[in-house]
Amino acid sequence: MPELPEIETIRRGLQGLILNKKIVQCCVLCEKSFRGESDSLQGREFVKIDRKGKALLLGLGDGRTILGHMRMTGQMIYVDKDGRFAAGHPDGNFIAEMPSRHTRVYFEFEDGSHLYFNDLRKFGFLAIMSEKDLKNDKFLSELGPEPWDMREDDFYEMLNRHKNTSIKAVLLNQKLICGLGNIYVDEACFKSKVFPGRNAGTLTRAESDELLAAARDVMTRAIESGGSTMKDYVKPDGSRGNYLDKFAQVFRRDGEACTHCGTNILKIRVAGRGTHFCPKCQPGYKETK
DNA sequence: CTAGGATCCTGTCAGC
DNA sequence: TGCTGACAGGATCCTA
Repeated sequence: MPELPEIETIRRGLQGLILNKKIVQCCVLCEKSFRGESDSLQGREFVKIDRKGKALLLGLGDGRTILGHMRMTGQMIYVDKDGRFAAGHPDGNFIAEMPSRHTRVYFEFEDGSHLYFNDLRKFGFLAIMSEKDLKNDKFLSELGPEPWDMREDDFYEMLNRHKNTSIKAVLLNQKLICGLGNIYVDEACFKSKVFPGRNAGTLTRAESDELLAAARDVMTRAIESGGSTMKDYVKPDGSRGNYLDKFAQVFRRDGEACTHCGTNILKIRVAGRGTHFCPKCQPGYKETK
């Protein structure tokens, strides 16, 4: 679930909340969700927070780093006496009592505040890594560039290197380009008017450039609007909002009218994932029965 | 090398 | 109401 914009939102949010606070304790409620010796974190503190694609990197002062990945349903929730900051997979946990039944790990800081790692499906994890672990990590070292760090030439070349693979599969492959997930792939394809089921090699140079620009744009706007955070989830009147409503043109809008041409948005399966698109704005879909 | 499917988990929702 | 299957904002492993 959480894609690059959500992780960046977590990074920015936590940066102003947990840095340089002594960790009193780290409680692991689900063994599967944590790798490393949690007791060794006592007395330590986080000194910096980085992000690489969808991976969160919490730097400890002693050279070690906690690598975090939210996968499908992970979220980070910080609570102190003044309130809370919640970002990641948007659901009822954003406003639930902490720890909740989906809390897998939590940290208590010396000022009495807490940081909770929640993860309904338990696909995500936090892992204590030494400098060497981090350097040798397969997932991190194989990550492709983020859309902003990729030149138009390289993006186009990448598409042609995987010309018989669907656009969707290429954009979801973190080894080729990192940060995009199911939402932003669909949104970027809609914005650039490319049907995600087309083979990568069929894009013209102009379409390739537009697709890259669209990927950058949809994610930039999502970051600027705060990704999926509690502030978007809880509306001013206290009711629950849907942060997708703010910018999603196609994602989970199947059956609704395309904002551009009014045609019904369709949902099909591409590269094993639910895929939303406008059949008129993004031509190329051949119905098979 | 690629593509497709199963898998890890828990929960929700549609359909009967 | 209760059951069943499909599906889910990710990534990996296996097979063909």
